[in-house]
Amino acid sequence: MDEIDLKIIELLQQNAKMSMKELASIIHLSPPAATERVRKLEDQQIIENYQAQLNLKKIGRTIEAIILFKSIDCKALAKFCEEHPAVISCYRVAGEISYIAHVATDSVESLEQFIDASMVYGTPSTNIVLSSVTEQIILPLK
Amino acid sequence: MDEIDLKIIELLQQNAKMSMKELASIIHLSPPAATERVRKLEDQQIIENYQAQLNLKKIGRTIEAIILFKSIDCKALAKFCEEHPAVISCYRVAGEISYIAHVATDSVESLEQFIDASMVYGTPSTNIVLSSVTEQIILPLK
DNA sequence: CTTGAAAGGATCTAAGG
DNA sequence: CCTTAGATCCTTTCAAG
Repeated sequence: MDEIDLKIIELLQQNAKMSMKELASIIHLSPPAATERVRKLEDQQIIENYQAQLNLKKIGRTIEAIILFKSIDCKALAKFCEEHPAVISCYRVAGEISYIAHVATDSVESLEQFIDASMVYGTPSTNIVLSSVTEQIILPLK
Repeated sequence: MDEIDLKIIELLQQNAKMSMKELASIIHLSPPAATERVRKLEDQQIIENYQAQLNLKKIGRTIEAIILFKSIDCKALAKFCEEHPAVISCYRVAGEISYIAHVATDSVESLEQFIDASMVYGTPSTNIVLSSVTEQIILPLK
């Protein structure tokens, strides 16, 4: 991975559907050279996937929360979070808190149901998201 | 947004670079019809963007943490998180905690520097990420 | 790595149901 | 809102340097 690869990664994070021709011109390489570099980044799993970024509100997920768990049954909580459709992300962390989950539901009622269901596996502390300072997905490369 | 649009969204979350031909065949429409639907989802900002999903470890971001802030100066903390390259996401939340930030750094030392720098704006409580139960980005559509 | 050409796909456009 | 068919554009591959 050299500087050009870093630049490619940065560009594809901002616009994964950029054409190879355009990408090539930005990094001052020929299209075949750019394509080859992208292919290598994919092969090495440095680029794992390409995804559409959605507007949560516009698909009906109006309530967002970050829930901190002091877990009783770690494995069961992990499984629960993995399978529940409201969970966007869930991390096992070190410290007093065992798990941190980011959830998005279509209503306060659904959130309540999620919390109630999760309480079997741990003690949740729910933080309703008011706004996003930085959206989750673009990773700054500096 | 009908069921076909939901299916399109789900497919593009899993593989944003899927060809319109392939997508069209899965949803049983012709390629122009599929393209038109995707264009509308983009116009409505239901699909906000397309991005490459990166492997944090493989680009040298080996340390991940979720930091909970009890903020002193909210605006300044927000600005700090917005500008700092280690911050993947940052949310303003309701409750005792004011901000929750997800950060990834190349070393424990860099994390320490981030924490020290952030302490001017609030009281951080750092939770080192041990593992991911669910990766942040694919939103289950159920 | 580059250029240029050629083959194969993918996308767009237009006409029509 | 959809389909089909033709035209166009893009990407990829290859050869040669």
